[in-house]
Amino acid sequence: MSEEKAEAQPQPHDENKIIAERREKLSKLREAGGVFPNDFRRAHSMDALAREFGALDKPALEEKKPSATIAGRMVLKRVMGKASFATLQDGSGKIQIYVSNDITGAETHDAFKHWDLGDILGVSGTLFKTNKGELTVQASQLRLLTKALRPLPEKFHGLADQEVRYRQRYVDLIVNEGSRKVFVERSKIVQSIRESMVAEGFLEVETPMMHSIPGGAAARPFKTHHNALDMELFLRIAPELYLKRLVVGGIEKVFEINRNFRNEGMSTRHNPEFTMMEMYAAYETVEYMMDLTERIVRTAARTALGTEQVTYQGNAIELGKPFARLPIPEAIRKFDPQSATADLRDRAWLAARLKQVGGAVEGHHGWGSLQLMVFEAVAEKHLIQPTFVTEYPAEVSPLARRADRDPELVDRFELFIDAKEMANGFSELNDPEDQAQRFLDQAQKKNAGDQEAMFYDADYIRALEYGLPPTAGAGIGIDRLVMILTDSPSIRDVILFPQMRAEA
RNA sequence: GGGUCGUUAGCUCAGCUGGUAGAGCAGCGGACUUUUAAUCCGUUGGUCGGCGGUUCGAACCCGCCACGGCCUACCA
Repeated sequence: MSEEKAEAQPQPHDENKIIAERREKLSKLREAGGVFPNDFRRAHSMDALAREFGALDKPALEEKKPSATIAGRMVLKRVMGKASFATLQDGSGKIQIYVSNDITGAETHDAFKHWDLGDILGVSGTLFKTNKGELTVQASQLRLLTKALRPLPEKFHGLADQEVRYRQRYVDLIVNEGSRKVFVERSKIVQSIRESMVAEGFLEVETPMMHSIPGGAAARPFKTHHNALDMELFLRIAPELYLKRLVVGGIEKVFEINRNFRNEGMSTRHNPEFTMMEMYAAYETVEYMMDLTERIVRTAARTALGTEQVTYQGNAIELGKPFARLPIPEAIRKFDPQSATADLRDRAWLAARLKQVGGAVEGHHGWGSLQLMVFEAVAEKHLIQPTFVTEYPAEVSPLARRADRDPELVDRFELFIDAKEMANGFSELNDPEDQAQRFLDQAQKKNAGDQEAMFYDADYIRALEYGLPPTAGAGIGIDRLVMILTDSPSIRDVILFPQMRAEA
């Protein structure tokens, strides 16, 4: 455990009358004994009962009298004197229970009347259907398993406050079915991606999260410190350089699904920690990576959602058809008529155009950086349907292999869906001397004030000097893909516990 | 980081031109043996995000601060 002495935690100061009443109820239960029991065993989930018996009609159930033993949180309660109904919710769904003086007993029923919404109950009894045809457990045994001290949000409107939904995800998950659905789908998407990768012959690995030299992306890192080693460490901004070391080592198809950390601004598309899948395949090229990326995304949609057509915030997204491919210069000319006849490698022209469209030009920007920024300013927002953007300048791609036809370019793509960057991949730079030179260029950019420029990683150069086979790699932003596939407007909607400021 | 909108009971929300705080749900008490957002009767509950200012008087006007939403910037 922690070496630091734990400070006394402040008591929550949001007590109120409802909580006080529930504490009083709990106190009385304690006196009677047996609170928070752990000897109840459930036999059925809500959805299993619905699947097995939901289709039977009232007389059939009355003849069969199936027994049921369930447990769940009470989310609705209707007391009617000598009998009551309540709705219990477990991880699989909801079911109604019926509590009565006749069957359950007056003493238990009277106790039940003082139990609260949010309490967790264990019930055993017999299944029947009400006059309205609702499958219901008629309780013969009824126990309070967990007393809830805090009241649930309003039963009809649920929890609407975004801030509370993010800070107290447990409450959001209890009352908002849509939120539960998003995270179930997220899990299915990740599972699908993992299965796709394994089926394609890739080996899943875990590489360090703490790096002494942060590399593999252009981003500002979080810093931390190892006490015993007395060394500065960085939370990783990408696993790329470690995964390629593994390809050097002979793991020819390798992938990792894990967290990256970037110390940058937050938005509806950025969380400081986010999940990325990176993959590398020896003896393949960027073309293979585009095809593979497309298969992964399409398969994830089909297996997790059952469809290759999704709607994202009102935009129909077609994932079933081949994804478009669009070189950067073509994209700029297509969406910015003023660029139609311009020389898109003319630094002065690009700088002027960038300023016109609201960009900021700095001294260390070459034509490649400027061209990319013009693309981002004029074209990116139009890329709603899945589109592989290609022909990236070498200047902005310090880890990518130069294109054979033009050494100023690299064999690289980014995948855009709904104008969001979803994936980034390229034929990997495996020339150790070119890589060393590009690291030196990055170091110069860092000296010139580019805080996101990369560090020189001497061990990575050493690894390349042992020989990285011709290799292609790509990374897929899992959170953003989940956003698209679950129609979630904010990355915070697809991360269980998104980063928040300290509570006010 | 910048802009903008918001913060009122446990929850969802009203609250007019500044006149001293409201509803529904939840809770508490009562009635009710097929309800289902149960219903009916009664009822408790508020530092109006915080601090300061203007005013005879502030939930409301002004300033600062905190937290959040959206847009924007950097990035994935």
